[in-house]
Amino acid sequence: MKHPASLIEAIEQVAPSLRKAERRVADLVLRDIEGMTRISIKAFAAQAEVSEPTVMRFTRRLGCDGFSDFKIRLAQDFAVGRMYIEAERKVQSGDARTTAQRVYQSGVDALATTFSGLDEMLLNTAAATVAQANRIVCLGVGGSSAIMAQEMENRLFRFGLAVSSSADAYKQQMLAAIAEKGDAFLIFSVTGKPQSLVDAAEIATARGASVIAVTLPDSPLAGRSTLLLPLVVPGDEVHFNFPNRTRYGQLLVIDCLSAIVGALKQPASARRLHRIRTSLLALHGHTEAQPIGD
Amino acid sequence: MKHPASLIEAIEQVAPSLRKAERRVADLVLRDIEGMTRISIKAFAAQAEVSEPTVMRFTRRLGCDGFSDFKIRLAQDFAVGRMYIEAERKVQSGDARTTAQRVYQSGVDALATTFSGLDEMLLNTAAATVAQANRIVCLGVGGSSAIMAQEMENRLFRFGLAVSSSADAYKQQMLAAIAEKGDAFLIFSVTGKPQSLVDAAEIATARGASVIAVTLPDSPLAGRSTLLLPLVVPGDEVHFNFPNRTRYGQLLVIDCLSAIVGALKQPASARRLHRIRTSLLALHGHTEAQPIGD
DNA sequence: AACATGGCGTAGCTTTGCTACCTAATCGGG
DNA sequence: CCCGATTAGGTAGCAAAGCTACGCCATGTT
Repeated sequence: MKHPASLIEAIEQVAPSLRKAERRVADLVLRDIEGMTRISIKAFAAQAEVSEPTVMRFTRRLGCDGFSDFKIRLAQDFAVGRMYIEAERKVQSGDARTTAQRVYQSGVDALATTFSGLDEMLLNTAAATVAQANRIVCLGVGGSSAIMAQEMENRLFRFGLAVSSSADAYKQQMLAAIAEKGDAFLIFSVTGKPQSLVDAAEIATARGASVIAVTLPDSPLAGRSTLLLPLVVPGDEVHFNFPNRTRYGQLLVIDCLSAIVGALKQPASARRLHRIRTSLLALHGHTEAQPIGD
Repeated sequence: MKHPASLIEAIEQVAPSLRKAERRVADLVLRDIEGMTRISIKAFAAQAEVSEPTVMRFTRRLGCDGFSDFKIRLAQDFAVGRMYIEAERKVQSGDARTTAQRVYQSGVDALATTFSGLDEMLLNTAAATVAQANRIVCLGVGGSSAIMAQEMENRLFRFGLAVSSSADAYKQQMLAAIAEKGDAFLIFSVTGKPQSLVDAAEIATARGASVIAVTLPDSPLAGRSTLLLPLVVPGDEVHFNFPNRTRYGQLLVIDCLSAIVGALKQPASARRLHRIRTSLLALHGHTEAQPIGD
């Protein structure tokens, strides 16, 4: 059983498998989450045209202790979600705060959210998988995630790993098609929906490769991966023209992964970096030291 | 009387003006906010060694409808604050800091440092220059900065701007060589030293283009630009194998720039985004809605 | 068609949250 | 310094909320 990030998601997840009575309960909850936080079980049962025990059973099914507990948790989920919505609203109606302040706040929020959602064990497992892989493939599509895949490649190649990245849907299928046991796929997606990534994950998994997905839990991509690094930054799907704060979260995950992989590869990676540096120096032979990477 | 942002703040604010009984209530609440969300008024009153009505009066004083309402609101406040507190707690728990904690802290620090070094006026000027430019060229080399240049391109093209990016040293020279007045160059470099960027900046400037450099002040590149957005994240040069935290700073600058440019381009950019979306949908014609960008 | 299974509701019990009312402390003025 | 007024705090009782045990009815099975 997967672990949904929030109660609301959990409800959406179980809703299809419910009988009519409980289904009505679920529908009513989702229709007015805020209203839920004030109502009593009796009034709510009446409104949903079911009996109180049905509501009780519904809450139990979601892992709550009872109706009170359900109300509290729902209220908390709602409050967290609202915070982001408010933040977005403020951002749009550019009020007193400067753009820089708002963007900064978004970034800090995204980092905090992502960090508090990180599971050190999962990260270590993922890093170990990557460090031991024969080949590593980083995938992403659609601007942001494609660039993050590149960034991941950029980090990993410094450790002497056989890594490549692609944002090309067709090449992604090809890469998946030649995957073998011992290969690792690192797939980045904010939504977890792009078809080419879902397909690639499915093919690669079927061929025995490790598929590590950095994406939204319960998404199609998440379901096709062998290891999921969940990435949820709420309230980000709506605005296409405003900076996608999830990027900070992705960057955090990438940093963590590459740091751990780097540690696993020590001290070999240090030597390799030195070689890269000297080779770069030899190449353009400037008297002034050129930076390694930038 | 200020309007406290949260119930918790409100409690801290009124606490001094309370009599002993209610003071005990306030203290107990602040000591264990999470515990509050589960406990009953009876149990809580006993724990605080006061009577139930005292607790009731306390909640009323804070503008709540009663104990239930108080519990809900407190739970919501707690949920919002928890993610920050979790992050802080994880980070502060001293010596046993994990890699993820260090990376997170680095990111937050980098954002804070960059933000405090931002000059809103410079940002606005830069954004205006970009928004009005005939052509925009984003440049960067060496992994990280190259990817950031791409990211900048990715943001700007959505606003319907004529933007391109390159990480190819020779192409950079060529792009600079055909620069004209009215063109804008956005050049990213952590060190400000890469020769191809310095050269490109010099050529483009000489040809009358605007050259906006996001880089280290007093560096060769900074000296050749017409507008410098200084980016300093101290203590980053040392570890080659450890994530380069300056990236968070670069991302922040990119976000700010694109946010301001987007605002300048409203509402045309919204329409354009809609077009991108519909064209994408037409392209792969999936029944399931595919995300725009990812 | 008889039986078993599980979904749902009825009825009743316990606890909770709340109010009305009472007592004890505090304070100011004669 | 004492007495009334005022306010802090507690007691007791009650309506409603949350919860549980049990039983009926609609499915599906043999």
